[in-house]
Amino acid sequence: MTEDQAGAVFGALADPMRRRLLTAISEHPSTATELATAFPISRQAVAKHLNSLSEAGLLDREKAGRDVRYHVTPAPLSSAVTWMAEVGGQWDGRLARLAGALSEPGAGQRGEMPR
Amino acid sequence: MTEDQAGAVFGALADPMRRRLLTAISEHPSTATELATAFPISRQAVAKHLNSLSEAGLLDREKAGRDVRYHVTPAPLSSAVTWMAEVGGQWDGRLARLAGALSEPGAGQRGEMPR
DNA sequence: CATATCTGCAACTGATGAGTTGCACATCAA
DNA sequence: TTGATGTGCAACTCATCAGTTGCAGATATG
Repeated sequence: MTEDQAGAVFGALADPMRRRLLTAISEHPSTATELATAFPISRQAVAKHLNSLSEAGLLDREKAGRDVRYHVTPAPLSSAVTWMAEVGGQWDGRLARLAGALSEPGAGQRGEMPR
Repeated sequence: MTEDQAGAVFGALADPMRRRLLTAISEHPSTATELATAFPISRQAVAKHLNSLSEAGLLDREKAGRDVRYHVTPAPLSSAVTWMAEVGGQWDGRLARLAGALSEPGAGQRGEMPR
């Protein structure tokens, strides 16, 4: 079951344009038309990508009037990290520690904003 | 730079069959023909997937006579985890801690620092 | 040497997906 | 109400990729 969610996340993040869109949304929540002006693809192409990211659970829709603003919900990334740690953890000690860190429930008191 | 490697890893892990093959190799290093008998695809299809995984840096070829045995090299997974932590770390405290854990060299008995 | 097995390369098919255009519906503003 | 802007749905093209078959080269075994 974690496998399915991890697969959805990997599939969503496999496309370079989707990664660029996700990065942009992580820096500033945006609508499809806003992103279409910032990227060299049409609004419908952006909408398809946002739909893929939403189906992977990485985006959340916030409807305000006729606008639909998207923001990042990074929780499913944990499933992907867990999968990778299971595959590579027995060889790489750092990945093994990541698996341990993910299983701890603690909320981030360590919130350094990488910006 | 890290972006490219992370993209290659995501692209390689996007395919379910490639994830199954990588899991199998992580449990036991194998050749293409061995994997072709364990999975319902042809040997050439397996070889293509192994080539994709190798180009992402996730597999290493060990030639023994006429056999070519593949084993997992999980180092590039760190790049993917770092990318995800940068995107989602400011909202999810666990991912932020992962980014910190990856930058610490302490537990890596096999891998080296990500450049 | 002769045969069987493993690998690698090339060409082909089918399906999936990214991106487009066009149009209909909904909502804000004048 | 009328016009303008944002969103959603559908159909289409084009490229990429997973998977196949066929064949040639390399290596182990008789």
